[in-house]
Amino acid sequence: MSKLSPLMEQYYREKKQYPDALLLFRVGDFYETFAEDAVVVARDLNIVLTSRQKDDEGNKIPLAGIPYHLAGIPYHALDAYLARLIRAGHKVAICDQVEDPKLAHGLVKREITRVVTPGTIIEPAMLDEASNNFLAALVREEGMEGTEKTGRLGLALVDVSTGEFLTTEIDERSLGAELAKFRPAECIASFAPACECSRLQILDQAVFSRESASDALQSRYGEGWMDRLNLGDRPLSLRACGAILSYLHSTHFDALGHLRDVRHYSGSQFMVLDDVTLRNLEIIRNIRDRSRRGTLLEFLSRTRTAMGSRTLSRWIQMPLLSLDAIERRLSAVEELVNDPLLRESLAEELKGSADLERLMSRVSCGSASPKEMVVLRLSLARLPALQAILEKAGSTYLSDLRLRLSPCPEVVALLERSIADDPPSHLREGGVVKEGYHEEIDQLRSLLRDGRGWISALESKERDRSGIRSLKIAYNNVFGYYLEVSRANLHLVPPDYIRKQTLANAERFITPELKEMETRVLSAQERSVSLEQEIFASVRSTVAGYSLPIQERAAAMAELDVLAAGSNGRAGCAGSPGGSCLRERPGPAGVQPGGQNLPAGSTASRSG
DNA sequence: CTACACTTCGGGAGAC
DNA sequence: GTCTCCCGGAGTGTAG
Repeated sequence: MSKLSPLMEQYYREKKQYPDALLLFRVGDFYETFAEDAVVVARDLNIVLTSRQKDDEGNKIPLAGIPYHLAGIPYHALDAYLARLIRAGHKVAICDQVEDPKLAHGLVKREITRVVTPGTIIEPAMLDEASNNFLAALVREEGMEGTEKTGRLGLALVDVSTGEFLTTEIDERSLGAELAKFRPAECIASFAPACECSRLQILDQAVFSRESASDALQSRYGEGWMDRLNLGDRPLSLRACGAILSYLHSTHFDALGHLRDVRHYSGSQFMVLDDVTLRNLEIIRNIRDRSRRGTLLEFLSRTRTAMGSRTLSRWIQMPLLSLDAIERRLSAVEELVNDPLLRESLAEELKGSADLERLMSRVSCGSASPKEMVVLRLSLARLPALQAILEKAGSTYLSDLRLRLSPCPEVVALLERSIADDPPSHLREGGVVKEGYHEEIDQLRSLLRDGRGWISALESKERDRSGIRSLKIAYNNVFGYYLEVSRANLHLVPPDYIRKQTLANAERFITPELKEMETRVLSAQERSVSLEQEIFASVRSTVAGYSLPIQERAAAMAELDVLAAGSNGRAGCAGSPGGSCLRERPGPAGVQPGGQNLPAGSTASRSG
C-alpha cells in the first residue's frame, strides 16, 4: 500500500480538524493546498494546478496512487487570495510554521493558527468600510423544537472588526426583521431558522448550553461577568453570547481584548423597520441591484469617516422612539446648523481621520502594520483639536461628546517616540523603530553605518589602486557585496580579485576583506531586524491595552461625524434657513413601540 | 550518505 | 521605459 510522506501525514492530521475548510498549508515561502483542496483553489483563484511527479511525456501524475495535486501562493500575497476565497464562499484554515526552521529537527512543526470565515475577518481589504460585518448566533428556547414559530430567541451579534457586541431576546417571528437590520455575514444557530440566513451553520447543541456559554463568558470577561454584563435574567441572550465566543475560540480568534462589553438592545427602543419596509423604501439598498445607489442612506451620506458612515447606517435603520433621545440629537444638529463655523471646523478635523475602531481591532489581534500604527497616532492626535472646537458647544449632546473625546496622551507619546514617521509597510527589512528609542538598535545602526562607510571608502581606495575610474561596489541578494568592473577595464583588474560573475558588459569580483566586512554588516542587519520586530510587537501590545478607551473615543467621533454630516445636509437644503424645519415632527407618528408588523407567514422566501 | 533538481506566484534584477 | 528569467524555502525524489 502507498505510504504518505511525513509532510503529507502532518497535512492530513491538520486537515481532519477542519474538514469543511480549505487548508492553506505553509511550506517555506508558500501557502500550499493539496489534493482535492488544490483542485478547488486552482479553479477559484485561477492559479496553476500542478503535481510533484510527471510521467515520461511531462504529464502530471498522481503520486503513489494518491491524488497529489498541489497549488500554492507566496506567503506575502496571502491577503489578496484569502479575500477571493472568502468572497467565493469558502471557509479557510491557515496552517503556519510554528517553529524556526533553522532550529527544527526534521520536519518543521506546523499548527492551524486561524480559521477565516466571512464573520471573523479583520483585513481591511476584505471589509466594506461603510458597513459592519456581523457574526450572529441564534438560540431557541427549549421545548420549542416543534414546527410552530412562536418561540423566544436569543440573538447575539459580534463584529470582531470593530469590537461591537450586541444582544437581544426576541420572538421568533421577528427574526427576519432583526436579520434584515444587521445583515450578518455569517450565522451560527442551534436550530434551523425559518427565514433567510446567510452562511448559516447549525452547530452542536452543547455549544449553546448554559454551562458552555458561562465558561466562555467567564474566560473573556472574568469573575463577576454575569452582573457586569447584565445577563443574569436573560438566559437566551447569555447562551447566544456564550456560543458566539465559543465559536470565535474554535476559529482561533482568541485575541479579543478589543471586544467591548455586551450591549443589550430591545425592539421597543427603536422603530421597527422590517425587511420588507427596508427594501421597499430603499433605505440602505435599492430594489434594482441592491447597491446603495439612490437610497436614503446615500442621500444622507455626508460623513467624513468610515466609523461615521457605519453609525449613520445604524441610525437610519434603527430610528429612535424616545422623545428625549430624539430631542437630544436634534438639539445638537440644530446647534450645528446654526453655527456654520463650528460645523465646518468639525468636518475639517474629522476629514481623513482613520477608522479607529477597525485599526484597534488589528492592533489587538497583533496584525496592525507599522504604517497602521502611524495612522493610529495621527488620528488620536486630532482629539485635542476636536475637543477645543467643541469647547463652545452648548447642546448637551455635543458637550457630552467633548468629554468623551478626551485625548490619550500616553498612547500618542509612546507611538511618537517609538515608531518612525514614515515606516515601511512590513517588518521584513527594519527601519520601523525610531532613532533614540532603543539603545541597542541605535548601536546596531551606527555599526551598520560604519560598515557601509567602510565599504564606500574601500570603493575609492580600490579605484585609486587599480586606476579603474568606473569601478564600483554594489550589493545584491545572490552575491552579497561585489566589485564591478566594466569590460573595457578588465585588463586593469588587480590579481587578488576573485571573479564571481560575468555580465554582458562587466565582470564582478570579490576580495576576502570585502567579504569579511559583509559578514559583519549582514549579521548586524539580521540582529537589528529581529530586534525591531520584538520592539514593534511589544509597542503594539502595549497600545492594545488601551483598546477599550480608544474604541470609546472612536464611537464618539463616529457620532460627532454623523451629527456634523446631518447638519451639513440640512444647511444645504434649499428653503430651510436655520433649523426650524427640524422640529416640525419630533417623533414619527403612528408607531407602536415594539410593534411587530411582520406577519409570521411573510418572512423572506427560502429555498429547499 | 550527499548533491541537486523540482514546485506554485510575485517581484526584483538584468537585458535591451 | 518593457520583457524575461530566476529566486524565495521547505520538502520530496532521484542520481551518483
